[in-house]
Amino acid sequence: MKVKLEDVAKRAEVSPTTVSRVLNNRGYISEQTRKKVEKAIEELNYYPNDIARSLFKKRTNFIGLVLPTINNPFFSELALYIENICSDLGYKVILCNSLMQIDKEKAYARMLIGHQVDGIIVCTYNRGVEAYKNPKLPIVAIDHYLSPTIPVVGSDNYAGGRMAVQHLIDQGCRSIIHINGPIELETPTQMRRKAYEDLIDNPITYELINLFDEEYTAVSIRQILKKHPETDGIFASDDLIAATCLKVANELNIQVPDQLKIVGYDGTETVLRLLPQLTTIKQPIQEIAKTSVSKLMNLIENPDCDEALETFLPIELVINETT
Amino acid sequence: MKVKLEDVAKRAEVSPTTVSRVLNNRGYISEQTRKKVEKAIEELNYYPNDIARSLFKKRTNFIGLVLPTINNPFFSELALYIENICSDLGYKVILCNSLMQIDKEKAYARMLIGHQVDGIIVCTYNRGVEAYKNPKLPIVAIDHYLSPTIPVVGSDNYAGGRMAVQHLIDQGCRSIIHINGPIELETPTQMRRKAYEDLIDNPITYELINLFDEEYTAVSIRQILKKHPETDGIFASDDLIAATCLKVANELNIQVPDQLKIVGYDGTETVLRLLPQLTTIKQPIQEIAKTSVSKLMNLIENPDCDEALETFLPIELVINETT
DNA sequence: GTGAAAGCGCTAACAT
DNA sequence: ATGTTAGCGCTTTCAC
Repeated sequence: MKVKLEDVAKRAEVSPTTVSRVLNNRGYISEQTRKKVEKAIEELNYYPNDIARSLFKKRTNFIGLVLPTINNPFFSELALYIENICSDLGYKVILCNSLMQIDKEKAYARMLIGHQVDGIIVCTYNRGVEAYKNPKLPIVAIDHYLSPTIPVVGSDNYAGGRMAVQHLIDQGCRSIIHINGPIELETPTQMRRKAYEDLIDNPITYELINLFDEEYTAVSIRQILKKHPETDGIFASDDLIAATCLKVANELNIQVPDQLKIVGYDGTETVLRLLPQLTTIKQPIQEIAKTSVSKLMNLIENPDCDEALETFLPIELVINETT
Repeated sequence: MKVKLEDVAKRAEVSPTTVSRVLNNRGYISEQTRKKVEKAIEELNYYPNDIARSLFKKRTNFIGLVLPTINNPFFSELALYIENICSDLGYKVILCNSLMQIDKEKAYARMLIGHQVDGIIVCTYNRGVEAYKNPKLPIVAIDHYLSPTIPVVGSDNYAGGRMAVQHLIDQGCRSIIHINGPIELETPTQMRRKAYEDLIDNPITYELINLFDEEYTAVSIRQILKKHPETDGIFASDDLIAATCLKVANELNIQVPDQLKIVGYDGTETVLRLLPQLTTIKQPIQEIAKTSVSKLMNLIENPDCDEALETFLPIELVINETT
C-alpha cells in the first residue's frame, strides 16, 4: 500500500489535520511539530495524493492542450512554451492530438471535461464540438474561431500577409500566386489570403485540402507550377508548404530565387535551422503562448472577466535566400 | 454546481448505485432502467467525474511523458505516436519538457507521482532522479539507461552507426569525422560512436556539449572543419547537427556532396520534408513508440512481469543528395 | 434487478 | 496550537 497522510500522522504522533497544515503551510503550527511531521514525511517517503486533493478542492491544476498534431514545428514550439509557462505556474498539461478528426476531438473534449481540467487551449480547426460550448469551462483558442465568446490569440495575419506579398513585389515579382489551406476553415489565418488578394490585381489562390499530407501537397504544387509557368513568386501560408514549393522547384529545375521567389509563414526555430534559406514571416510564438496562457489563467481565476476577444501579435519578415 | 451522479439518480428516480452500474456496464440492469438513466444523463448533460473515480479505483489512466523538449522533430514525432496509441488505449498523456535541467526533471517526477500516474515514459538524459528509483512505479526509458531495472527501447544504434559510416566509406570518403553529443551520457546512442570508432582507423570524434543550442553547434562545426580541412565525410549523431554541418559547409563554400558528404541520424518526417537532400539513418519511430507503450502497459497490468531490459529496433539507410 | 452504506485520501470548518 | 468530524463524487460489497 501507498503511504498516506494518515500514516504520516501516526508516525509523527499528531492528527491528520496537523500534517495537512504542514503540507499546505496553513494556520499555526509550532516549529517543533512541523519538524516532527517533516521528519515523518521524509522517513516514509510520502507523496501527497493530488487526486484526493483535487477532489476536495474542485481544482485540478490541469489544462488540456488540443492541437492537430504535435509533430509539426509550429505546434511543437508553441506547445513547448505553453507547457513551460504552465509548469512554472503549477499547472500540468494534457496533450491531445486531434489529427483533424472531429470524432477524436469530441472524445478529447469529453475526456478533458471528465478529468475536470481547469481550462483548455485549443489550436484545432474543428467546429461543432458541443463540449466547447459549455460556458463554464475556460477556453482560449489559438488562430481560429471556436465560438463567439471564446477569445482568440494569434499573429497579425493580415499585416504578415501584406508584408510577405509586398516583399515579393519589391523584389520584382510580377506573377505571384498564393497557396493556402482550405478556405472554409474559420480561422484568422484567412487574413493572410485576404492581404494577398488585396494587394494583387489578378490573384491566383490555391487551396490545399489536406495540409498534413506532403505527397498530396507536392503533387498539387507541381500541377500549379506547370499550369502557371509564368509564376515568379509564391506566398505560401506556412513554411512546410513553402519547403515543398522549394523542393518541387528544384525538381523542375526552376532556379530559386532567380526564376522563382518563395516566402513562407511561421518562422519556427526548427524550420530556420533546417531550411535557413527560407524567407518567411516569423510569428511571435513565445508571445502567443504567453498571451494564451495568461488569458486562460485570468478566465480560470475570474470566470466572468472580460478578456479581449481577439489579440493579434506583431510579426516580422525574415529575409533569406529564397527571395 | 456541476451535475453529479446523485443528480442523475434523483432525476431517473433510481439509486446512485444503479446509475453507476449503467455508467460502467456492470451487473444486471433492466433495459427499462437503463433507458431511464441514459435519458437523465442526456438531459442533465452529465459528465462522470474521473477524479472521484480515480480516487476510488487507485488508477488514473494517466501516463507521464518526460522528454528534453517537444520542440524537436524526433521527440515531437515520438510524442505524437505515443499519445495516439495511449489515447486509443484510454490513457491520457501529461507532457513534461525537462529542458535537460535536473531540477525541473525532479520536480516533474514528484508531480507525476503526486498525480498518481499509472506509469512514465522517460526520454531524458538526467540520472539521479531518485523518484525513478521507486520500484513500484512502472517506467520505460527511450534511448537511455535510467537504472539497471528499467527497460530501454531504442533503435539499433550500433547497426545504424555502422551503416552510416560504411556508406560514407563506400562513397569514397577517406577522412571521416564523427560529431556526437556529450560522451558521458549513459545512453545506447553512444553505440553510434562506437560503431564509427570500430570502423575507422584514426577516428576523430567531437562532442557537442549542448545539443540544443544551434549557434554553439554552428561555431563548433566551423572550427572543426577549419581544423580538419581534409575532412570529406561527416557522420553526425542526429539530423539537426547534420543540417548545421550542411549550412556551415555552404557558408565555407565547401561543395556537398562533391567535397564533403554528410550522413545524419533520425530520419524524421519533418527533417525529410524540410531537408530532403539529407542522407540519414531512419529510426523506426512508430515502432519505438508502440514498443515503449506496450512494455509500459504490461508493467502496469502486471507489476512483476519480466520485460526484456533492452529492445533495439531495426534502422534503415535513406540515401539522398548529401552523399 | 436494485438500494444502503462505507470508504478511496485529503481538507476545512469548527471546536478546544 | 492542535484535534474531531464531515464530506468532495464516485464505486462496491452486501443486503434484500
